[in-house]
Amino acid sequence: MPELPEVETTARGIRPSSLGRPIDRVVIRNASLRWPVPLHLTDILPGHAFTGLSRRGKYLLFQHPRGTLIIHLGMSGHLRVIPATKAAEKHDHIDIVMGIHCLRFNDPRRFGAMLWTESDPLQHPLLATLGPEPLEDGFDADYLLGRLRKKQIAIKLAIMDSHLVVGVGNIYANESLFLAGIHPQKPACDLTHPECTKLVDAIRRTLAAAIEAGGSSLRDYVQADGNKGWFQQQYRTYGRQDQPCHQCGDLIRLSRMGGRATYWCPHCQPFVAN
DNA sequence: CCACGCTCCTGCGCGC
DNA sequence: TGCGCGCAGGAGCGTG
Repeated sequence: MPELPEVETTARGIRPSSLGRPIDRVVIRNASLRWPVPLHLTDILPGHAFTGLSRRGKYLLFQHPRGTLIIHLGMSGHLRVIPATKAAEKHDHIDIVMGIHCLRFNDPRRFGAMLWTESDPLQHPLLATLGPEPLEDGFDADYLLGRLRKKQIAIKLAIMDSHLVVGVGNIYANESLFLAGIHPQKPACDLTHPECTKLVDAIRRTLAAAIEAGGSSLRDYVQADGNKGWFQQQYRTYGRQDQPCHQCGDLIRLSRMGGRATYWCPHCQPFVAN
């Protein structure tokens, strides 16, 4: 599902084709996403082109002379630039038509969102309280240690909180903790500075590798250009319960934390108190 | 402030 | 072959 690497991959994939092309019309077939899609987008967007496309966490920000279109792909959303003549298919909820091109939003599960703001998008209530970007300078061992110090919750749940750091969904939380050699159930406040260093490094390497690979793939996820991601073939723990760990041969274990599937290697990620 | 569980939704894989 | 169930999952939101 779209985690940060998928969103970044989408942004890179559609940036060249979605910017600088005057918008002719907006078609909203189904406004019922996570929040209602503002219907007046059909009046506001036409007549101008998107001028920029950036990403904050898993939110895509399309700059427009009149404001900013904020899009979240949820867990099954796709954004693609396709020929405007292509017939709409199931779950094609919104089209933004730009000449012979069309930016099309498809989202079977409708966990996604499309919002509009005419203020600074980074001050939007959904974005203002987000944690630092994992691949930027604000995310380091000192920051992590400071934020974890008072947290009693398990480290896996802590790093999946977008207010602590953005972009670490279930898959990458599992993978990062494996790389860092930290048990997912370890209380967040028990992590040492060296462990925080390892974890920051692991999160960075995991996300960077996934972006490099063009985004992961789970079932129906397809890249902006229609190719499937292949990072999933490199998973070390995710979906590998009862299969041997690539590092030590012990069997990968599966449990549930906060309702999410949690995978770990009992040998490489021992549950040790400090 | 903190921790936790519920909720939105559809498609798929599985067991019977 | 079909049916029903459980699961997948981001993240806001309500509750204690």
